[in-house]
Parts: sequence; structure tokens; C-alpha cells
Amino acid sequence: MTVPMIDFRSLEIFIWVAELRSFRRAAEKLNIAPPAVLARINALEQFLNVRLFEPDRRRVALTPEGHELLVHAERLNGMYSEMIEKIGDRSTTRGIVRLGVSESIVHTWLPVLFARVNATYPQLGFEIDVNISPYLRDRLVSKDLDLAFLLGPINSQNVHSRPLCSFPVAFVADDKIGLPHESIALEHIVKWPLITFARNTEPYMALRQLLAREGLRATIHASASLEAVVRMALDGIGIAVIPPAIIEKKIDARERLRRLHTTIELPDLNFVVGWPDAPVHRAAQKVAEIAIEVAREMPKSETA
Amino acid sequence: MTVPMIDFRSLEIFIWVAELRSFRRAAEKLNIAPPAVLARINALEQFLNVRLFEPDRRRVALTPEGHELLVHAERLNGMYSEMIEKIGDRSTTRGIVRLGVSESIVHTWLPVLFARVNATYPQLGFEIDVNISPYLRDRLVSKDLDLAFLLGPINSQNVHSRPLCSFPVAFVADDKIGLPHESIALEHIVKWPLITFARNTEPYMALRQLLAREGLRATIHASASLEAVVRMALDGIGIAVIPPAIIEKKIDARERLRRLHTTIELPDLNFVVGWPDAPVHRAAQKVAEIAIEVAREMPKSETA
DNA sequence: AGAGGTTACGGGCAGCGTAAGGATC
DNA sequence: GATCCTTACGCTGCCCGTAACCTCT
Repeated sequence: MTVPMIDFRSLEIFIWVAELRSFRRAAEKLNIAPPAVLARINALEQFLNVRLFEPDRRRVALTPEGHELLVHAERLNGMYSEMIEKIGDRSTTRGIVRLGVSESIVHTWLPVLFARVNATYPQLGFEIDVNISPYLRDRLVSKDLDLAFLLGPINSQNVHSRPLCSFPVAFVADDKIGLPHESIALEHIVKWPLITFARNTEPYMALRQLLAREGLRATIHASASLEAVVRMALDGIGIAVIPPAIIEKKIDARERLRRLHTTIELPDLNFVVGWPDAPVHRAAQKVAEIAIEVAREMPKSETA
Repeated sequence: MTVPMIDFRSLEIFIWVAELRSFRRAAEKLNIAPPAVLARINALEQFLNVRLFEPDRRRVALTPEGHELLVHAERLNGMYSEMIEKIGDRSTTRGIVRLGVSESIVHTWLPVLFARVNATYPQLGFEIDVNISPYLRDRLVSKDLDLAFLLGPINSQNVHSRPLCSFPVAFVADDKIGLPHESIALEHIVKWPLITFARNTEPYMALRQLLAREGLRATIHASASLEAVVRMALDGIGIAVIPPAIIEKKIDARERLRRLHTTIELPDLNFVVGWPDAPVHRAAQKVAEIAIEVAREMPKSETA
């Protein structure tokens, strides 16, 4: 009981190997070398005198004992975090959160979130992946991300989510292209190129559906970079189809780009915060809570 | 979360310091040097950024945060043992159990207990203290023992106990001193010196009370060593007042010492197993269970 | 041949012990 | 002055990284 004790670190490593079904990926997630992972697992097995993974290591699968240990390990890990959180001051919440973010969020309230998180948990670090929502969803499912802000809903058993914020999508154009200030019909809008999100994204496809429904054709510029979309709109290349919220923070864009008056209905972009169900990343949960808070406060400044 | 993680060892050390209210005693119990204990506590406080013991270290008392941590630490420690026990094979139950034992138990079923424990948990070690029950009880209260087999009942809030076995006390003498085989009255017995347990022990005092009640005087040899009692009886020095059970295992004594027939009522010796309520020593609990089992089987061989 | 699990080996650090200091009764 | 907490310091052993190997696809 007292000589070569199991520690929380070993349990954490074991949990990740078990969850990710891979030594290499666990090592990657934990930012350590694969041999270190292997050594911990071997030490565990030796200490318990039990095989935790199938003798055939090619297929990384838990033995019955391994499954049993996983249950205990996750419970212990949860209680450990609970303890730290309860007793330690805020500086105790450390570590790295692997965060996936939709670009729309980057352009709206992500900086606010970071400011607030940093004020509350100064020791917390991030590994940020800005990408389109379908990709982020896959990364959540494969547990390569601890947390993501992306377009919902998420239909996956292993990923939980909560609503964050809802952005209306509108047609936005630079004044200089000379569109009237009165309400304008879609058939006039499509005379200009439409600039929007990348293919495979929800707003892009929504726009395509709208055009098909109305029997109209239009040139669509799809950009993986929102910055590029805004820049093109500012350059008078076409009409951007984006949530006005994302130009709220950009002075030059906010001053020159104008939301067109139309009666056209484009579906809102419903953002959610998502995270894998296990292993529970306590710090990520904290960030999620703050994100929900920040996102809820956002609409107040949304004037466009 | 990942850099200088708390481990179970630190929690264990913290628990003992908190329970024993002393760094030195905790170090002693854990078989390590006091500075090692201090370093662990300091590391804990630094990690949590919280004082766990009163700033005035002379009085080792928990701060409110310390109390809170103690709750969590003991829960975690319990779950840790549970996990080890559930998944690990029997060789996983290691460590040292500080065991206090009444000498009567040593002479009856203690060897059987050791044999069985050793067969089940080969890695388990003992630190045995053979002593009289009042002393053992004090050591239990002060948590200097993990487990004890002693005369009950134990009336202490912090010590739990379960009944083990009940030994009748009888007058036992060597054949050569020529006492009749028929029933013999106390007034004849007291012509010989009576040899029994040490002063301050329950059986000694019971014998004194019996004599006082009957208005008889007798020479009493009180011995702290049961071996000496038996030897004196074998040498024909007097009549031993002991549980016959303790000579069951000694061939020479069993063949020559005889239980006298009397109608005299001496109270039975009721042995119990006792342990401090916290911290829970899992291995000690296992030993207690086996002891109860062994003690229950004993009477079957008790023929004297 | 590439990917992933495994073994060999070396360096850095943390935990423990010894020895000595300091405070309190 | 005895006891107990505390500090200083050196050593051992463990953990992790690098590099190379093995095996299966």
C-alpha cells in the first residue's frame, strides 16, 4: 500500500489511452512522448498484477479488468478535480484546454471570453483551432478537442452541448456600390456576387437553398476566411452574406459596411458549446460556463 | 493541472498529520522522517495556495480549508483502496499493520490467523505489540495501533469493535500437586498460591473480587507473561487461574495440567477486535474480518 | 515504406534521510 | 533542557525525452 503507489497522473494517462484507444494519441493529447505513456501503463499493470489492455497490443482494447479500472479511475479523477476546485484558489485551475472555434466567434466575443477567463484563471492555457463547424464536430467526437464553439445542433451520442448565441444572417455591402437604402428584393441583390462562408458550411448551404427556392442564380464567392469576406465586401467586390455581428468590432468595416433592408429570410446561425462526454475536463467545463455567460451578454451590444 | 500534481501519498500523509495532530507522530506512523512530512504538507499548501494548518505551527490544528481538504482526502483515499482491492489481485494488499494483541490470543489462535492472512495477502507485514488490554485500548484511542485483539467492551467514541471470542476461565493445576478429581471448593483451592494475569487486568481483578466476596484470602502470583504462569503451574508452584484454551496448543502443558472441577463462577474473558475509526486502514479491516472468522472456528477445537 | 507500439539509454528533478537550527513548554 | 517543528544539503531513484527497432498494413 505504501511502496510504489499509483498516482493521479497514472490514472489520467490510463484514462486517455483507454478513451482514445491509442498510446500514440494519448501521448499527443498529454503532450508527452509515447514511451512515457507505455511506461505508465506497464507500471500500472505490474502494480495491479493484471493486464489492462489486450495482450495483443496491436488492437488497443481494454480487458475486463481494464474496463473496471476505467470506471474507478474516472470517478477518482472527477473527485480529484472537485477537491482542487473546492479547496484551491483560482490559480489552481491550470492546464491546457484544446479549444475549437468557429471564425464567427473569433470575430465577435472570443476576445471577451479570453479576457474574462484569463482574469479568473490566469494559469489556464489554450490550444486554439479555428475551423469550420463540421470539422470541429469530428474533432470533438474523436476527443481531439476538449471544447468547441460551433454551429449546432450536434447529433452525437458522445458529445454534449449547450446553446450559446444566435446570429441573424444579413446582406451587407459597402456604401460605394450604390445600393438603395430602401428595402431591396433578392433578384436585385443577386446582380452582385455574393460573398459568404466556405462550402460545406451551414450558412453557405442555406444561401444555396434560398437561391434554388427562388429560382435565381448568383455568383457566390465562398471563403474559408471571414477576414477575406469582409475585405472583399469593403473593396466593393460584392455583397457579403454574413451575420452583421462579426463586423461590430471592426471600426473600418462597421463604418462603411451597411446592412441592406430586405424581407428575405435567412436562417439564423445557432452556435453551441460542445464537449466530449468523457473524460471530463474540469477546466474546459469552467470555460464553457463563462462562454455561455459571455455569449448571453453579447446581443446587448449588437446594434447592427 | 498537469505540472506538480497532488498524489495519493501526499493525501495519505496529510490525513495522518491531521488525525494525529502532529508532524512527528505522523512521520513515525508512516516510517519516514519528519522533514519529509513537512515537505509534503508545504508542497500541498503551495499547490493549493492555501494554509492547511494554523500559521502557528506549534499548535498543529487544521484551518477551515484544512478541514475541508481532510474530508475530500479521506474520501479519495477510501476510493483508492476500494479500486486497488477491486481490480488488483491479492498481492496488491501490501503495507504494514500495527497490531496489538492480548497474550491470551497469542497462545490460542493468533498463529492460525497469521497463517491464513499470509496465505491470502503474502505482501502484508505486521508490527506486533503484545500487551495488556487497557494499554492496547489507549494505543487504539491515540491511533498508535491500526488493529488490536483485546478484552472488551471498548467504550470509546473513536474506536470501533466487534466481538471475537469468549474464553471461560478455570482453575488449572498440575496433577502432581495431588488435588482430587472430584468437585473441589474454593476454600480448598486457596490453600495453594493462585497464579494468574498481571495486576490491572480484568481477570486478575475478577479473581480478587471473587475472593473478597467469599471472604477468603489467598496468595496471588500475578504475571505479565502467560508463559510464566503456565510454567509455574507446571512446576507445581500453585494453581493457575486462566482460560484453559491457552494451553490447548502446548503439548507438555495440555498433558499434565488438569482443569479442576468446581462450581465456582468466574466471568468469561470476552475478546473483541478494535480499530480506530479514522483513517480507515483497508488492510487492517481485512485482517479483522479474517480474525473474526478464525476466532469463530476456534471453540470447535476447545475440548479442555 | 509508413504508422504505431516497444525497447534502450541518458539527463533532470523530486522525495527522502541526515544533520543542525530554533522556538516553546 | 526536552520536545517538536523547521531549514539546509546531498543522494537515490523515478519520469520523461531521444533514438532506434519491430511488426503489421
